[in-house]
This record gives sequence, C-alpha cells and structure tokens, in this order.
Amino acid sequence: MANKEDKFKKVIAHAKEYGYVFQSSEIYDGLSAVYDYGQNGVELKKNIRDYWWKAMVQMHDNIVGIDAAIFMHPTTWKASGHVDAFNDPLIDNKDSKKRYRADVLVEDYVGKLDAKIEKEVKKAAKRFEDAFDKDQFLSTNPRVLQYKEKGDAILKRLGRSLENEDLADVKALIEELEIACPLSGSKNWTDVKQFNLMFGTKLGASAEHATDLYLRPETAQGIFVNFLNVQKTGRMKIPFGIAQTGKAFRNEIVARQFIFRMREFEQMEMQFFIKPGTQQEWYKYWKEHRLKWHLSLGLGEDNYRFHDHEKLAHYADAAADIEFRFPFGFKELEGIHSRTDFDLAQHEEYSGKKLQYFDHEENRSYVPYVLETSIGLDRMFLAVFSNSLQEEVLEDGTTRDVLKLPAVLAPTKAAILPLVRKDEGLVKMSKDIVNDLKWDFSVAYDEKDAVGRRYRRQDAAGTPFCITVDGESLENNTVTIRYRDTMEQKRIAIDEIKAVVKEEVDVKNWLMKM
RNA sequence: GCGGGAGUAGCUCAGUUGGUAGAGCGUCAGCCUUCCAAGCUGAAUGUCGCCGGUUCGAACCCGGUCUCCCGCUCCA
Repeated sequence: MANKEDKFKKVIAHAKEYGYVFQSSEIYDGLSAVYDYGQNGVELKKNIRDYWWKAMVQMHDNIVGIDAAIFMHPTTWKASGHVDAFNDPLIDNKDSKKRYRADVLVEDYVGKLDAKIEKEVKKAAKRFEDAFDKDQFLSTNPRVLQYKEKGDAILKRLGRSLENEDLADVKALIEELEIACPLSGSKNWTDVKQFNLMFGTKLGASAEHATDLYLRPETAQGIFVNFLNVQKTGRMKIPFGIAQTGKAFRNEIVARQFIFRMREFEQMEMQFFIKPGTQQEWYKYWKEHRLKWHLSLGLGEDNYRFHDHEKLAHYADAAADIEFRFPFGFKELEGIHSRTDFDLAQHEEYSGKKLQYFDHEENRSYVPYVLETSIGLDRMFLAVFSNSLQEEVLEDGTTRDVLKLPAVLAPTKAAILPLVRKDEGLVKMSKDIVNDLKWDFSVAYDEKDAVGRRYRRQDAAGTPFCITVDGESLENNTVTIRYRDTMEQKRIAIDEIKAVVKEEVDVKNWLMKM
C-alpha cells in the first residue's frame, strides 16, 4: 500500500517536473481539484484526443462529430434529469462519520413501515387461511391503515420540504422519526445540506434580467439536442453516431486523486442512434470495440477490466465501465451505456418538438434508442501517463526514470543531438535535420551536456527517439537512432529518418492493431 | 463535509531547547568529453503555503485559513 502511494506521488511529481500537469493558480495556493496542462501535457492530451477522434469519427463512415456550446438552454437540464438528480440533500452521522442522502434515509424508514404491513398480511393470511381476502384486509385492518397513513404522511412531508428547499424540516423529520445511522445506531446527525452538482452562472449583463444558466455537467446533451440537425443535414441513416469532445463541469463534493476527478474536465463522447430493440447487440459491439481501442495502445491487457453495473441510472437499461488499473487501484476510465430512448423522449416532451427518425425499411417513425460511449480525456491522460512512468534497473545496477509513452501519443517524437557541441559541422547538420523534420513531427534539439545525459533527459520526458549526429555523419550522411524503450541504437541514412520515425508514430499503424 | 497525514529552492528532503535558512539532484553560464545522467569551475533560485497571536526574537509555540495525499462518502 505504501508502495502504491509512493508510486502515485512519483507520478504527480514527475508530471509537474517535466511540464505535463501543474496545479491551477499555483502561485495563489492553487484551487481545489483544478489543474492546468503544461507544455508537454497539452501535446499528450491533444494526441490522445486526436487518436480517439481518428478511431471514432474518421474511421467510421456513419459517425460524425460536432462541437456544441458549453452553455445550453436551462430547460435542457430539466429534461435530462440533472436538475433533480444532481441535487442531493446530504446528512452526516457525527459518530460513524458516514454520509447519507437524507431523502433516502427517510424513504428507507417508510420502506420499513411497508415491511411491517407485509408482516401483518402474512400473519392474517395464516390465521384466516382460505377465507383471507388481501385487498379487503389492506383496506380495513386498523394497524395496516395506521402504518400506511403514517408512511404516506411522511413521504408527503418529505416531498414538500424538498420542493421548498426546507432542509431544516428534513432534519426535523429525521429526528422526529428517530432514524438511526444503520452503521452506528447513533441519532447524532449534522444539519442537512444541499449539494448541487451543477455550476450555475448568469447570462445577461444586468442582474435583474439575467437568466440562470448551468455549465454543462456532460457533453451528451449537446448531441441529443442536435440529433435532428445532424441527421437531416448529414443525411444520416440509422444506425449512426455523433461524437464530441469538450469540457464538462461538476461541483463534486469530494474531488480528488490528482486529475482523476476534477471539477472541470474533458469528455470524449459518442452517442450512437439505433433502432429500438437492437440495443443489446450494439451494446456488446461497442463494449468490445472500445476495449480494442484501449488495447491498441499497448498499456497491457491485464490493466483493463469490465465492470457491469447492477444498479442502473434512471435512463439506462444496461451499463458497463471499462476500468483501468490506476496507481490507486482499478477505477472507471470509460462508460458504455445503453440509454434507451430516454434522452430523446425527454427532450421531445420538454421541447414539444418531434425528435424522431423515419425508417424507410419499416415505413414508420420512431424515437431512436441510444448507445453511448463516454471516456474521460483527463482519466485517459492519467492512465497513459501513470502506466508509462517506470523506474528501470539497468544491468550495471543504476536506475533510469523513463516515460514509456506510446510513441503515437508522445509530445515530442524525436530529439536531434549533435554528439559534441564544439564541432560546428555536427551542430549545423543537426539543425538542418531539425528544420526538415519539424514539418512532419514535433522534434527537439539539445546540445547541452554529455550525450548520455541528454538521452536520459529525453527518456524522462517521454521522447521515443533520439537522433544523434556524429563524426561519421559528416562523412556518409548517416546518423544513429536510439530507441527509448530498449536503449538500442541503429545507424540509418539521414534520408531514412522521416520514414523510420513515421512508421513508429503513425496513427494508422497503431490503429491497425485494433 | 468528517477523520488521519503533510506543506521549507524546480524535485526529494534536513533544520538542535525559539536566535538572521541548508544538502543532494535539477536549472543556467563555462570547461572537459566521439554514445548512455551524478567529472571540474562559477551562478541564479526561498516573504519556510497564507493571515494573525505569543515573544526582545518564530520555519519551530498557539489560533485561523488555503492546498495536497489517504480513508469514509459521492460518482449520469
């Protein structure tokens, strides 16, 4: 465990030291759970995004992309369920330190009353045997009626209090009912607090005419509200998908673990619109397809696993996570959800607009079902970065820190190094190579310190190739290319550099592994 | 939000009973060097997270606050 923690701390320190991730507003002590990407981080992040986009959009004839705004009409979030579901009244038990949803505690209490009614029914059924009439019993038995009345009254009061945001009354209710913490049995509760997971803001310069807006808590809704626009203008035929990458915002109660759970984060989502009834096969297809995408990067098959949801969200009829082995354990990296027609149907209801597709094969219109793949770009970044950072013990017993990023994702593809700085011929030749290669790849030049030290610097920064120009280069126009992961070197012609590097970093060659 | 741990140079960390702040690595300038960092010379970099209190004097004691890590919790 201590080892795991150390490893994670090393990841965080390395990310900072090599310009990948900085804490936001660090000179002001930072802002909780907000991070900035540095000069290398932005490249890695962009490369991951491009790798996803290429695989999802360009390589699928029936998937197109959009870029919807972060601001959306506020009714969007009523329709999506976020206004209700992202508003949790929470209460803590002071003795067990456990946190509960206050409404769930009360509902559980009512559930117990229902259980008591069931017990009465069973008792009576046994007593009267064949003569037992359950409906009559339920509507006449005084004890049952008493339980029922009590339960109804409680739920009514709870509903009213939540509606009016009277959180003090919710707490009063919990105290009056003498609800105890299931864990400690204690009735020592904190006040009920409301947590709205959506960030609010205002549209409009003057306060009185301003409209309340939310920063989107997921990018998916931008796709749903544009479903018809894209379908019609793109002449899309079901099944087809709409993909989008972009920022989303959640006011997490506890946001932690570096960039794993941030308040501002980037999603890469694809909503696949299908014929109702075909969701099982597409669910299976996208689960497998997305896992293959992950495996193509070569981070190790053992580091992935599926986690099927047993408790489903209100919109889903099947859901699974692709989990990755982060330094702090297996955690969700990507979600694959069968969302049914929930979202489109909701938007139909709230907007009053038809969001349907006319199926020429079946000669009828329907609200398509949706299969969603949703991956956190920042989580993918962390997965790639943490998995790539390795401390190797070499044959001579020394160690080297090396960031074995998949070459296709590496911020800098190659570093060009003159063997010695003093030799102007080597320097000039190196710079010529840089100027040629930079049309095709992001490359670096370094002449400071012994070449061995420069190799190690590039290792730690994640650069997969070092091109070294030496005395022989001047004679026969060859250089050595050194491979980061094996430290092996090959001598190749200068003319060959571009092709050799391209072969290793080309998106096509990596995606072909799918 | 609760509980635990922590915050001193870019990184990792020392810092004695309270007496003007240090090391290693890294960075920069130069030397040396024809292939795997830790040879040589020199230099820069700290309001000791921040604010307040106690004190003649605070990195150190006290209070508050911010941030990070761990556990609980949450996770559309």
